[in-house]
Amino acid sequence: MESRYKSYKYIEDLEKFIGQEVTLQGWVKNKTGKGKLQFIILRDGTGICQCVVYKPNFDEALFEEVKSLTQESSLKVTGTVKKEDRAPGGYEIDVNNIEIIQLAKDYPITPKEHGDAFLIEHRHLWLRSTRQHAIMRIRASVMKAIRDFFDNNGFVIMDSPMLTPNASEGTSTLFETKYFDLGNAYLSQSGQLYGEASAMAMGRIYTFGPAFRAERSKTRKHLTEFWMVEPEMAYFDLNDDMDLAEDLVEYIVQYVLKVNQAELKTLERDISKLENIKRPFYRMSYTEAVDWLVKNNIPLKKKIDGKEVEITPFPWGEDFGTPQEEAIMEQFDKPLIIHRYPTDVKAFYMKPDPENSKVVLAMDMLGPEKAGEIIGGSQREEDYDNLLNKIKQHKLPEEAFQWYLDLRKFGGVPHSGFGLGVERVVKWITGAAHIRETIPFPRMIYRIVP
RNA sequence: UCCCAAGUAGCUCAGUUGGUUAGAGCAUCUGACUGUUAAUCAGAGGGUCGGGGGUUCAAGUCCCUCCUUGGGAGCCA
Repeated sequence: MESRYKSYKYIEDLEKFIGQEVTLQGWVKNKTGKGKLQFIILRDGTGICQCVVYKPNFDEALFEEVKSLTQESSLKVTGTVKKEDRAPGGYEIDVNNIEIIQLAKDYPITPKEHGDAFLIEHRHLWLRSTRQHAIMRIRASVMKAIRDFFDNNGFVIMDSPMLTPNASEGTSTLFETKYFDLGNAYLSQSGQLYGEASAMAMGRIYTFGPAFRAERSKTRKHLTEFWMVEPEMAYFDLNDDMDLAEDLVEYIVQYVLKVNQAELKTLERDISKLENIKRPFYRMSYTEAVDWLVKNNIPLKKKIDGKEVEITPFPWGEDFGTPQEEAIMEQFDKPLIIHRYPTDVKAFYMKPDPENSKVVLAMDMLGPEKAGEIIGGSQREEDYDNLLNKIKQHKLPEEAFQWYLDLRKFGGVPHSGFGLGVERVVKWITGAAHIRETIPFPRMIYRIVP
């Protein structure tokens, strides 16, 4: 016998049922009426559909109940599907029966405007609104595109642990928790080190999951919990790594364009800017980027003794901040990869450039339209002694990295990888104003509810 | 952590140099309406002006303090 759920009908499939009677199950998005004629805008998660209730064709007592329906009340609607250009979505239901499941009372989010704080406090309900719904659908597509891209290109998914015994890059702050009798455990801020071990086993791998950072960042592009995909490839050098990063980003954007036209339209996104996201992207070295900053008189802003000072020309060796990155990106309509950063500003595991030991084989991809940094990656140091020296220089606990050093002791090979921030990419593609709109339940410095 | 801004009805906001009983739109409730789609029209209810302290004959309005929220910086994906 076929499962009952397979007979359920959804708004996204209405075109298949023109002229037929269907039962839709959903919620009242909005209701308008004109006396004997009532219009219910029903949403069921797959779309919206106008349902028309005409009093003379309807049970009188039930019609009074329909008139009192409120926003977000849940109901089952039975009626005949017809094509109707006046209806949002293009289809309409001529209703002959309605079963009210629950009458909502005082739904807080109205069709009118609301403030940021109010909406985020009601995130569990805000997700129902058209705009958030569209962003979540695109997020789902981005995640599917990521998985498809790697799965179809010979990569094996190798999950990294969320609970870890130590920092992967000593500097950032970590969330701490108790772990039985073994002392403290930390929530992972990156799966990379485990990714490297996995790559030595499987060749090409990716790890995909949440990452946690206890940074006190309060900006529109930071979350304390965010999703990151981190491929790691044995025998890939920095150029291979950059090529792969470009292929991935191109694939994600083109996939969303293919399957989310309706959502992009809802969001009023300028599609032409996304259609343009095709390889080749742009590349420049850190040193070339500094030359550009110097030529264009972009200063370094730094705080010295609590006072903000501007330093020109921009000194080689300083890391870029948001002002520098945005200035550079203004000239580009596609992502830009900046590579070969000064050794001192980057992580201990990155491999120095054999042609210039002052820089490491690192790369960051910056998105256009103020998307910011969407990818950070590098070729890793594969030499045992060099890596051990770096761990000592950075004053990291040597014991904690024994297993990581083992990877250089037993068949160490050149290898590379990167991390791509899912929410940053979703923010860029959707044009969302704030990263909190790109994840169902955002975790931020001053908010953990709902 | 640092800098800036804001807290007035369920929501979004207005509220003059301090001065009668603090206002509007939306939402809610009541009524009218056969094509609405942020429906419209008529009526009604709804307030510890973020908390505490102070100045004053008088404070939503001025001062101090605390709390909450938003934006930005640094750090990063």
